[in-house]
Amino acid sequence: MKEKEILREHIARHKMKQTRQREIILETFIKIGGHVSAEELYHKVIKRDPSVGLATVYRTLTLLCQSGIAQQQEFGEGKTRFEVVQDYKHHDHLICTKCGKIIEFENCDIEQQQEQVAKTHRFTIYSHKLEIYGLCRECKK
Amino acid sequence: MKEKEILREHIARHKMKQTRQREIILETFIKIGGHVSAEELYHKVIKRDPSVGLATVYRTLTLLCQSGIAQQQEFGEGKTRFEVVQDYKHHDHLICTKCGKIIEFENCDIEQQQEQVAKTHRFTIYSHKLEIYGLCRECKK
DNA sequence: GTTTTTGCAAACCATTTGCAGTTAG
DNA sequence: CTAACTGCAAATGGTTTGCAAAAAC
Repeated sequence: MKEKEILREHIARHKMKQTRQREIILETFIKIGGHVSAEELYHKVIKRDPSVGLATVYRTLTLLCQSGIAQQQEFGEGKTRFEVVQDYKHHDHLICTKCGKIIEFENCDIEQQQEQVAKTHRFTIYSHKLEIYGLCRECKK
Repeated sequence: MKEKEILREHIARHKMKQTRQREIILETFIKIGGHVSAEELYHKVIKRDPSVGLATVYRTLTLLCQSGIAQQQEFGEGKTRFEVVQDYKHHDHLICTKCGKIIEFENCDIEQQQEQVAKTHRFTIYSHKLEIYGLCRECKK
């Protein structure tokens, strides 16, 4: 798992310490894959190790974002969700406002257009977030 | 101001009441134009009428969203911002992660591509949000 | 051994809510 | 009049923080 390596490196570079909790949280986070809130991740984590605290999950999530493994997302629910960053292929989201389903998609043309926009504004893109809200196939009926 | 008319209609349709506070808050909100947090709007409002409460600002902002005049935005600061909806031309945002500047832009090609994506997923679009993060021209130097 | 990390509980801060008084229709 | 609205203060809920004990190096 390359994420483990990335974290290890980040930890070493910042004279931090490798801990059991961080390892468990990272593994659980990767296994879930996407769109987890801190609370949800916490509940999964304590199934493996009930002694881990919620604060540690928050702190580790922050760490994962700093090291580039995770990324924050806000879908307007009043809480932050976190997602695994997959740098080899970025994806965006179709979000059903009725059932809450989240569909991922990729579209290179959109990314290219973004580059175009950035160029005209002399803006250097680091990342982006595209969310499309509406009704999914089932909820449309 | 067409927003006043929209609100009036929405209020009538839901047997709500036209109040001084709602009028002041709407006017102030429109004047500011974009990317205001509830707290910021509140501070502007109490300059005109110190008796207005923060809770009323929140409640009115909710009302403005329901009537389609305003729209929520979250830029990951831990608080919600609100923006005036301009249905004739939708715009998206370039957000500088260094100085916090927000640049608006429009791009029809991106919108068209989104329609394309939605079609392949049989998804019905109501709205969307595109945020591009990076460095603005000044901060790049 | 020293320094970072942890769990816990308390603190924080944006937002919401209950309520008694006020106001619009 | 009566139902909706308001301001206030208290409650809420996600997230952060201070601290003493525990673990990593």
